[in-house]
Amino acid sequence: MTIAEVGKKYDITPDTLRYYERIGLISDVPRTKKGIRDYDEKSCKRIEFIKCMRNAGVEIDILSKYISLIETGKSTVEERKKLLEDQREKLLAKQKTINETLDRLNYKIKIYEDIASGKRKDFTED
Amino acid sequence: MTIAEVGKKYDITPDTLRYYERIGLISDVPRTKKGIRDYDEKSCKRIEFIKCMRNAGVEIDILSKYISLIETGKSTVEERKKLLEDQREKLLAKQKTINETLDRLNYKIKIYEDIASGKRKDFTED
DNA sequence: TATTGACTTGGAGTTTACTTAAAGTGATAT
DNA sequence: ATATCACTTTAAGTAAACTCCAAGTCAATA
Repeated sequence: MTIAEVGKKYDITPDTLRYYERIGLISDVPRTKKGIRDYDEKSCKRIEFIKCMRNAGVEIDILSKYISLIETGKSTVEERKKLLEDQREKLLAKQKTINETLDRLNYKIKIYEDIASGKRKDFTED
Repeated sequence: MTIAEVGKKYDITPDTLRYYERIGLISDVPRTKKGIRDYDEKSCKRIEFIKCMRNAGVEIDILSKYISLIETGKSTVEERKKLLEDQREKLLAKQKTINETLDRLNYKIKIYEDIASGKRKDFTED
């Protein structure tokens, strides 16, 4: 698969894919004899994983660290587990924050609806 | 309340509070005769709201827009409601993404646990 | 044969959201 | 009195994560 095809598949620009490779987030991408990237299944799976984590806001530095642990081998399994658990904690906290903010937005939207429907005339912001 | 006190209360540095004021996110902060900020209840509530939204990842540009709508007056109620609804959509999408990522993390962590407990010997990443 | 299009590289530029620095004022503590 | 502290301003600097640009290679098509 060419860089353009992979980019389309995962909705990542070729520039970003090259950037990820440059900083070591994706390594060992196969090349044709002409030197053109020819992504294989392993690379695609890696990209898909990175895309998923990045979408949720996991930082590039963390992902780089995780990838390097994988590449170091079996001895890092414990450390990898710890890293993922830390990220899970962060995401759970983020989830909580978002839920609180959603409650607040719902409350405010309701007030605006009441105003629109004439159910409420007086209001002060906040 | 001084800038330092407000900063401590909401866990925002005075520098950031001044920055928010500079870009119009917080306006009409009262001052003492000496020209020193003396935050009142209204300012504090505004700051608390901004802090909540920023924590959830709502962009400064959006918040600026919202604040300016409030300051324009009653005629913008409909537009304000629309703006908050848009942000709610974004947060709901973000929540969904985070949930998917959490599922994935849980799956991977479980595999690492199985390896640690000897339940699983063979494994390939991804 | 010439040009079009997809790729290559290295490096510079952009955006968002702060964060820090420099230079100065004024009130309080030693 | 002098120094320390909290504040003031404008402006420059930083970090993260891209994003774009310039210059070049190569294969295919008009």
